[in-house]
Amino acid sequence: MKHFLLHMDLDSFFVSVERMKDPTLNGKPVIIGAVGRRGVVSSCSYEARQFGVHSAMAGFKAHALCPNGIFLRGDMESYAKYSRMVTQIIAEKAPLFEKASIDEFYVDLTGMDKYFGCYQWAQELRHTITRETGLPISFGLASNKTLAKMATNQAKPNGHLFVEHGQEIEFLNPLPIKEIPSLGKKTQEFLQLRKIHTVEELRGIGEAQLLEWFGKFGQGLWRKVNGKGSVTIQPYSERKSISKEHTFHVDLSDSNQLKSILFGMAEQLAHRLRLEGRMVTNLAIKMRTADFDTITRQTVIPPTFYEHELIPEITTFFEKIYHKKPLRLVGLRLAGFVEKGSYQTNVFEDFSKNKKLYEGIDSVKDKFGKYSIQRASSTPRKRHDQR
DNA sequence: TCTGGGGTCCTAGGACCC
DNA sequence: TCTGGGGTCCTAGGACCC
Repeated sequence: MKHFLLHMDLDSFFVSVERMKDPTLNGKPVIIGAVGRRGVVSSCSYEARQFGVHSAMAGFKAHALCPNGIFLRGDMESYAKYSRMVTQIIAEKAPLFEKASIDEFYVDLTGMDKYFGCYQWAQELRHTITRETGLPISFGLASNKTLAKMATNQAKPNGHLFVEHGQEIEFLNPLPIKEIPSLGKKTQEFLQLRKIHTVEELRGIGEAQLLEWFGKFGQGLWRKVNGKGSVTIQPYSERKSISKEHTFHVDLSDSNQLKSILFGMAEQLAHRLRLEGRMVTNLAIKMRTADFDTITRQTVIPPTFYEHELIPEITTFFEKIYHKKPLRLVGLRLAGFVEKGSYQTNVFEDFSKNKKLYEGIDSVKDKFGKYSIQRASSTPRKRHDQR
């Protein structure tokens, strides 16, 4: 069967949303995220890219390269809102689609080529999205997801590209290896040391060598450089963990202060767990030292979605693992989800005991925002690290 | 004044069980 | 008479993505 996979990607999405809110930003070098002493760029406009700015760049560097850029803090809530608008449009038109990230979608158009041209259908969808939301979006159309995504990246910004069946190798050959999704900085450096720069050169290495170098990952790479890839759309996938982390303005080593930051994170995460009706059995604390060493420690806990049960666990665990080194970051991750019904223990008894209290807390949070109520022991948000 | 925050997946080693 | 071996759970770290 001939597969047709469409990949769509909103162009410098965060910047585009900011421009919808404030059209005077059009045509200017806009940089989202590199605010504060330790910020990094999370998105930037093509005008800013002209100066060499790119996402994940350290803020100070972006400021040095583009001193006249417009630096914005970013507003995830409005980005999420626009993302939902686009999702809604795609959901109305597409038979089967996958939301791959806040600004990326895959649509399976296989079979549709008999009735419409897939390419034409995709162009119409693209125009509908831009007309109804004001956001520019690019797409790639190809015989699998990886190729479609790579095609989108070649088409950006505000463009589209159809890699026809049989043209895969021709499309891939001249591309730099870092254009292959999943081939990141480390692998790129490894391969460049061996004089491998293009996809064609990478294919020339052969399957056996890739397998020897990279194991399972190498097998996947071999498929990709030969124009093969997944055609499976995942309409929905359950999250496997939730987390919060925070980088401080200045390094911290006061363990009470660090604990209370973790408690605040526990409250926010526990609130989310209760909204989703899921309990968690695994707790991980992440610490990043001043010299950028990252340490994570995890432990199994009895299932819970309450901060009053998480906090004592965090307290004992943190006291066991923290060795007084100044930290630039702490984080809390909760994982090992169990559905509310799947535990026989006294979880239910416990649930009814705390039900009233937590229903109160949660409804205030829902009504007045997540920072409206906090334990006295947790650090009020934005106080411990004012920017 | 280098290096955010929210995630996923993979590897590798050790404990433990039968 | 050295140290089977498969399965599962747990932990830590690292690469990668947006």
